[in-house]
Formats: sequence, structure tokens, C-alpha cells
Amino acid sequence: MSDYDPQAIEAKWQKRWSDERAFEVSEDPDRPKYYCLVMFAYPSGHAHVGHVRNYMIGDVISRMKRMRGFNVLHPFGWDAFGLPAENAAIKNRTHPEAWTLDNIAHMKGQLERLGISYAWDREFATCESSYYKWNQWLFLKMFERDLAYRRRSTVNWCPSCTTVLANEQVIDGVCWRCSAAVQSRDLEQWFLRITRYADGLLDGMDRLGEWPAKVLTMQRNWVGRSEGARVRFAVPMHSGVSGEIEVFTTRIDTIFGATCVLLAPEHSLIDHLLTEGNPSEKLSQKIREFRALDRTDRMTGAVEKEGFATGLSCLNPFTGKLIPVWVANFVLAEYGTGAVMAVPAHDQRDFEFAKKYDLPIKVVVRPKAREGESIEEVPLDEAYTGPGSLVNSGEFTGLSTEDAANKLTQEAESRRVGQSTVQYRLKDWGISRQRYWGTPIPIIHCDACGLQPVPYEELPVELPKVVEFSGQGDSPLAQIEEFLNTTCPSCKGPARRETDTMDTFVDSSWYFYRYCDPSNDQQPFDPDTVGYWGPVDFYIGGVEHAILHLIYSRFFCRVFKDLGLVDHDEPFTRLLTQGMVLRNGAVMSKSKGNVVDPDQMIERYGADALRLYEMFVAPPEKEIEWTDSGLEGSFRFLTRVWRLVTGLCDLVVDLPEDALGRQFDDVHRALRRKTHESIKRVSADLDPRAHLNTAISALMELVNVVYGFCEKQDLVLHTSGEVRSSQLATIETRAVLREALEVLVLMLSPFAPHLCEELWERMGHTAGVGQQDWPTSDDSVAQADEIVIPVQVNGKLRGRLTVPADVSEEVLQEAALTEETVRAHTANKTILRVVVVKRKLVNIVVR
RNA sequence: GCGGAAGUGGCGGAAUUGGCAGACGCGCAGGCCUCAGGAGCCUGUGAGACUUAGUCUCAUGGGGGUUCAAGUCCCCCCUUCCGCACCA
Repeated sequence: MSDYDPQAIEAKWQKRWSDERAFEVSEDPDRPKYYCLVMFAYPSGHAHVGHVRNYMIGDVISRMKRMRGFNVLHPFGWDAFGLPAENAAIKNRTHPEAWTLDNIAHMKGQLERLGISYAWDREFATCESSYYKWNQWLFLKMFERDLAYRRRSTVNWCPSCTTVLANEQVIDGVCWRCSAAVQSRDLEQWFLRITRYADGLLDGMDRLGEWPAKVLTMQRNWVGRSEGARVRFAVPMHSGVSGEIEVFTTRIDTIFGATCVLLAPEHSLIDHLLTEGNPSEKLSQKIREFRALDRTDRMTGAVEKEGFATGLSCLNPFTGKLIPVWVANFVLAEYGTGAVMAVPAHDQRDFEFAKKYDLPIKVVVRPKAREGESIEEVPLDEAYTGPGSLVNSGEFTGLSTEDAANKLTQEAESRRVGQSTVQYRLKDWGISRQRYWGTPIPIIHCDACGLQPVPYEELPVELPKVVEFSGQGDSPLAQIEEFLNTTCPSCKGPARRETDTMDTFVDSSWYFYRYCDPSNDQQPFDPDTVGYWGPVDFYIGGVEHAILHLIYSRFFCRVFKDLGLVDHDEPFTRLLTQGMVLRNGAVMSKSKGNVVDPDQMIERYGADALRLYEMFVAPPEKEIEWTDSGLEGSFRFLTRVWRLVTGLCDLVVDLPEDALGRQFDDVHRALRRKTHESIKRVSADLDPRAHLNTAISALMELVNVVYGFCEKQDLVLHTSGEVRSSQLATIETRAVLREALEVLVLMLSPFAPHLCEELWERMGHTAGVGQQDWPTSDDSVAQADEIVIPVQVNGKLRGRLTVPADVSEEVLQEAALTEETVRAHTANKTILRVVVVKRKLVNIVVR
């Protein structure tokens, strides 16, 4: 009866919460809202303690915020579309849906055993047609606004997943999911025009002060805005080819030093040269070689810089001189115009290239530091890329690089040979996936009418229940005649459905809005409802989504805003990226065999101990190494709490309400002080700092102090938790104990909710601990009457003084100078100075 | 290569603004209680020295500096992790 039995307690309270629908919420304009969200789960099969950590952080914050009077939305759901389900289906001859639903059922059970305070009635899975219907709806809205479009282009192809990937899903040249090397393919694909919002995504970051700086930096790099100019170089007829080459440059100020133009191997002029010109066999050969180079090796500089003269020349519009046109393997077709002007003297890559092929190097910028020098005579051993003033630049000579850039751009514009422009690294988001288990793209291909949107009233385009998954051939949907063949909504003639499905990141880009209004069948969500709950106040998830999911969601937020469905600018006000849980130094994974199963831990120590351990071991952002002994320690602490409270609860019930108004002696005052000090510390640690680990250590200190107090009061706690000499306890003792224990249980409850509900009930309360107000500290109680002041001599600690808290500086100084050890160090020395910092320390400077 | 973050006992980690370094926990050691302890409770636990109830010295990756005072601020270096990486 009196032993801490987490299994019994946890089952009891989980049932009660569920019966009472304790965490369901509705809009309440009279209370401040708080939307606390953890990234929803991919139903891979089993949750491990790494996932659990993410959910725990959200639960602690949610429970704490509820006690602080907020109307807290804390939902959960499933990112249920995706390849693993399809692969499992192929392997096990089952259906992706069956596999997915089984996994959801299992994982939901695991989460329920952790006692997380989710509003379960808002749960949904993205594979439900009631959800993905709105993906399709949104796609059509985007199609109407030219935000969704179809285009043939070179795309990332994962040979292992047999599908296309977005740029964001290629990490260091390999597939983000399966790590297979990504290949290039030329395909017709659907894209979402995220680039339209490039500047908005950048500007919005100014408002994301509560995001980790690291994530913002990553997003900024990803968008990769750079200002510069496009300049056209005319190509006079040569071997049957002429035209012009447009280059992108951020250094138009160096254009007088451009001694060569470099083309990407895929540049259209090269195509012309190959088809209409008569290139030498050697040149054709080189171009083929360059084009065959591994895409990512080329992008990352892993291949040596190489080039070959095309035989063509072009006219530098500013010098009026003809310069050679080369094809170079390091020029990227995807970026800018696929052509660059090479300025060897002021760009390190061009410098190396020029050295290698003996191209002229013409200095056009003189560094500030070398004003007046005749720099042309000094041989360069590297490019000078810094600012300075122009030389050898015609009428622009003498201008600063900054002024020159402006003037040259104006000049280029007025002469119609170029214009200023902004270039981004960000590319439109390719969302076509040649797979089955995803949202069908609601488009119909008609030979007569072209691309036709599926009419809104025909949504959703349901995913057909396919039986066979071979893993062979192209899109599985293309093999299903009943799905494929349809009629054109416009001409009613025979037509074919689009057979690609959407990237699952579409699903996750707006699910947080759907939670606000999960069963709306008229629109994705009601704008007023999202107006109440949104944006998400606190978002918790892994840093691996720093650019993927988080940038897509910010994009969708802007689209929804343009559609008039949301009124905020950013979807997630505060972001916390939690650290991973490692075992033996590695991320937990089935293949490594180092997965820690939460169910086993719950069975041995209970969910509360598991929760507490994962929150205590390190700050939430840090990765942690799993240790069983740490979990045992947390269990031991909870047992200590259990014994303390159950052992004393007879003493603390049935006390007069005004018991705390009495006069207390030093020992009692000390406990009260600790209690109120703890309220301050724990409150500040949780909100706003989210330092959950130090909040727990403050609670542990409080428990230690209460144990010490009991010992002083001769209240001997048995192992079994019974108090031996309860009859000796005075009203005063009981009053301060009650205060301490109530505060303890209240503040521990976000971490160990089951235990605390049970203890709270045993302390004689009828309403649940989660419905209580968060305790407030009384500064007059927290204030110590006496404080300990360290005394230093020449910065070294030499003694401590116990003085009244309100001691004057003069008295403090006097006391410090007469302290015994201090005097030993000041004897026979000259006191130069005494630094007195009020309530902090005294430092005596002697010589 | 460029940028960022970090480096504190045997271990995980504490230390708002520069103000007692090592909170809290793990581990370890001793004691109490026990038939027993791998339960519980109490105590100790950075290193070293000495004239060992105490006192002193050293100590926050290394080296300099600023300051009455530095884990915290500045400069240089080392290591680790993360991000970017031919973006013209």
C-alpha cells in the first residue's frame, strides 16, 4: 500500500484523464491561448526513448502553461504517407494502409502509457482522405495562382526510392531518407513556386527572435540571396554560331578585368555549338566528359577545375575587346545564367583557372592599403577579392569598388547590355513523387485541353486501393487503368489523370493548422479558429528539419495568408530543437540494435521516472547518452518523494486555513524560505527559459531540505513511509510542511503527473493537481534574514561573514576587516582599497 | 577552406548582469538499520601539500591580456561537434 507502485498509479490516472477528456480544449476568448506543438510522428512502427524525449518536453511545457492559466492546445497526429509504408508493403505483401494503421495503433498505445496530455480528439493521420483532400484543394488554389506549375527539368532521382526528390531532400548528394547517391534525370515535374516568397522568407526571420540562431543561419544560407547584375556579352559569328551570352555577376565593378567568359557544359550555346557549329572532335569529347561528371562532385568542388576553349569569342561590353569563350566543368548550369565572366585578378577560382591555362590576368582593383603603388608590377599569388579603388577601368578608374558597381550597373542598363538583379540559391520545390502512398495530384491531362484541374466539387481524388505492389515500373498509379482513365472536365473527352503523388512534406507543411479545426469538411480550417489558436507558440522537434519542414511550413503560411485564411506572418513563434538520445555514442536505430524501448522502461520504473530522467539528464537542446543508472536515479528520487508525502500526509490534512499566519522560529522560517525560493527558481527555469534540467534539480534540493527538516523535527520516516513520531508535530511544523509538500507536488506535476495526481489526492484534495494554479512565491518569505558574504583578500577567498541581510556597507566592511583569517592576510600590509558589493562580497586589496 | 557553437571533477551537467567554481544527479567510499542487502537513511567525495579539528597552493582545453575580481570580457593557439562549401 505504501510502496511506490508506478504501474498501478499510472493506469489509474491515465484512465481518469481519458474518461474525463481532461486535455480536450475549445476556443475561449476570455483566456489567453497557448499552442504547444511537438512535430508529429512518422508511424514507423515503434517509438523509442528518443522520440519520447521530444514529446516529454512538449508535455511539461503544456502542463505548466495550463497551471499558469493558459488555454493550452496540445495535439498529436500522424505523418502517415510515405515510402517506408510502400516498401514494407512490397516486402510483406500487405497494403501500405494496413501497415500504417497497425503502426499508428501500436505507437499510440506507447504514447498513452507515457501519460502525455494530448487533446486526442483532434488526432488525425495525413493518409485520411478527409485530410489529403485539403492538400489537393490547396494545390488547386496554388495552380490558379501560378504557384503550382509543371515543367521539364533536371531533377534529383533516387534510384533506391525510385522517385524524384526536392533539393532540400538531397543532403550531401545522397537521399535524405535512404542515403542512396542521387542521380540526375530530365523529367516533367510539378513544382511549387516557393521562390516567389524568397524575400519574404528572409525578411520574416527578423521576427523569429525565439528561434535558435543556428536554424535561422541555415535557412538564410539555403535561400542564398545575392545581389548583382546580369550582363550580356555579344558573340560574333564563328564556325556557324553566334548570339549572346548573359552572365550573372556580383562583381560588375571588376568587369574591366574580365578576360574570359566561362560556360557551363549544359549551356544552350554549347548545345548550339554541338548541333549547328562544327566543333572539333576534342571539344565535343570534353563537353561529353564534363556533362558526365558526377553532379554532386561538381557542385562540391571535388573535381579539379578544368576547361576547354570553344573557339568562340565574345565582346566585353565595357572594354570593347574580344575575349575567348571557354566551357568549364565548375560552372553550374542551375545557378544564375549558367555562364560567368572570369576575372582572374579578383576571383580565386578564376585566378586558378587562368594560371592553369595561361589566360591573361588583368588587375582592375587597387586595395586601399596600396594606394599610389604601381600594383601591376607586383606578381600576384592569389586573387584580391576585397574592396578598393578601380584601376585600368576606363572612365571608371579611380572610383571605389562600391561606387563603381552602382555606376557600371546604371551604365549597363542605359546601354541595354545588362541590369541589376537578385539571384537566389533557393529553387522551386519539386513535389512530384512517382510513388503510390501519397496525395494524388488533382490534375487531368487532356490531349485537347491540356492540363485541367480536377473541379473542387470532385475532391478528394481518392487513392485507389491497389492490391499489388511490385516495386517495378514507373508510378504505381499509372498502372491502374480505372484510376488513370477519366474524362476531361472541360471537353468531356477521354483524358488521363496525373499519376504522380505529392511529396509528403506537403502534408506536414500545414498540419498544425488542421489541428485547430480537424473535422472541418468545408475548408482546410476555419480562419477564425486558426485566428484564435495560431500561430504555434512553442514548437519542438528535431534540428534535422531546420530547412526541410520548417521552410516549407513558412512558405505555406504565406500562401495561406495570401488566400486570406491566416492573419499571422510566421507559423511558429518559438522553436526548440531537442537533442537526440544516443546509446553507445550512436543514434538509436533498429539496424544498430541499440534501441531502448520505452515500454520496457515503463514496466520497470514507470512512465514518470522515464519522463523525469529524460528531462533531467541535460538541457533539452543537447543530445544525451542513455544510461540505465540515470533512470534508476530518477526512480529513486520519485520514491523519495512518494515516501515523504505519503509519510507526512496525515500531518498536513485538516489544518486551519490560517496556519501559515503564525509566528515561526528559525527552523520553520528556513523551510518556508526554501519553499518560496524553489518556486522562484523552478518557475523561471520552466518559463521562459525551458531549462527543464535545472528546474528538476531545484525540486530535488527542496526534497532534500524537507528530509533534513523532518530529521530536525524528529519526524522519522520509515522505509514504509509511516511517520513514527507524528504526535510530536506542532501546528507550525505541520503548516510549513504542508506548504512545502504542496508546492513540491504542484511543481513536480508537469514532470511526473501520475505520481503527483496521486499524492495530491492523498493530501486531501478533490480537484486534480493539473487544475491547480501554479504556486506563486512570496518575496517577503523567500528573503533570508541573514546572508553569508564571502570576504576576499586580493581576490582570494579568505573568510565568510554571516550578516543581517540589510547590513550597511560600512558595517560589512568593518566586519570584513576584523574577521580572523582576513586579518592574518592583511597584517603588516597596506590596505589600498576595499571593494564592497552589496549583498555579494567584500574584496580587500592590500600590498 | 569559410562560418557558428562548445571544451568545467571518474561521468551527465550547474553557475541571469564579471562577484564563494563544481548546484543537482550518477558513480565511488564509510557509517546506521538489517537474518541479509543490489532496499532505505546519514556522512564524505576536484587535485595536491602541510605543522591535517585547520590552513595553504593549484584548478573551468593551452597561452597572453583587461579588471579589485574572469568559467564568464578581449587577443592568439589547440580540440570536438554542427552548418556552408566552386552559388560567380
